[in-house]
Amino acid sequence: MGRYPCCKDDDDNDLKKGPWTEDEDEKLTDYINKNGHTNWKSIPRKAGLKRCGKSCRLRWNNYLRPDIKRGRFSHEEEETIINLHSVLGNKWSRIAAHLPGRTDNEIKNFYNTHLRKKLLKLGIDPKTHKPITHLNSLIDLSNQFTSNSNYFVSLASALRLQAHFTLQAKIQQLLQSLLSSTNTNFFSPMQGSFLGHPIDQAERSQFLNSSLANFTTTRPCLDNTPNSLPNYYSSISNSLEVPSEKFDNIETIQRSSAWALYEGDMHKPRNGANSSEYFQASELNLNADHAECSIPSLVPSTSENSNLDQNCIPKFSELDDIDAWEIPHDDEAISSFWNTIFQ
DNA sequence: AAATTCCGCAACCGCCAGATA
DNA sequence: GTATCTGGCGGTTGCGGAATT
Repeated sequence: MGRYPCCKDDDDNDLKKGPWTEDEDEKLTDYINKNGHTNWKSIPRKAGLKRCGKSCRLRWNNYLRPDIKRGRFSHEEEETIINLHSVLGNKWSRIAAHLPGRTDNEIKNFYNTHLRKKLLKLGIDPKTHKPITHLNSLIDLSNQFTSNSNYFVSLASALRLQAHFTLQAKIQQLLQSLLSSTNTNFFSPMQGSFLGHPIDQAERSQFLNSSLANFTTTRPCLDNTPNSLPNYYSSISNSLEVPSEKFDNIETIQRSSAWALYEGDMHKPRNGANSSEYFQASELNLNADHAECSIPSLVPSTSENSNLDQNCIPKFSELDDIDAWEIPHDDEAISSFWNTIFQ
């Protein structure tokens, strides 16, 4: 025969569940203070409680124990939890062992409700503690950065370069994908044109050889001002908005990406506009109920093509060969297509 | 002001490894 | 050696208060 089962005796039907009352807390505390807790099963009966032994143990360990520290977690405790979680994972009891006065349950709740969100806002996956790589998460991150105070920016100082390069890798990956699949007259460097403008051999060669390779190093650099990163992420991610299931925004992707690639090569747009302004302007134009192209200054002043007649720029109504992108048509395949690009 | 939604947290549930009759 | 319980753990639930509509 083994031991007697817990909470399965004849009184089982009378056992109380739910929140503990002050009276119950007092009875349990009094009993344990006088007798200790060697056998949880017998405690409720001896203490005059209609509770299961397991419930008593939980109540004592998570709430009534005298050495429990209540109140907010300190900054040091937060850091300890995050560091330990990155090593131990969801081993809450082991994490709690390093935080005197804190229970595993309390740490678990705190992590899941506060630290998880905080890590997400920093662009860190709360499970793996690695930078988030899904574009939607990055978009959310950019929104958080844009709307929040400097608090997270200061916390993120060690992480933002990592996130910065992760995002740039995404963009580069996207552009490579676009470059390899595009066959339109909208953006077709392989065929020697950009937005309908011819690109000569030298320019084309320079474009292909350097734009992607240099993209990560020729982007506008982040400085240390608190708003630099939020604005940067906001502008980039907005310009690369993932289209809806129906690809209503496919033009946005095409044009913004084309611009991003071109800008990556040429460093700066004409007229002294910065890249953020350009992305946002482009986005605004594209979201309007436009009938024609409205970003003529994509052609840099340094280019010999800068004097081209703006009327050469194709109208949107002419950009109807989306099929040439080999983009799938059913929802599942569309999802898979973009996941391949963004992950 | 009322209804609804969101959020935090205490408590419960179910599983497992080790203990023990 | 085996059957079964205990204690511990991580995941989940649901209540109550706060925030939002």
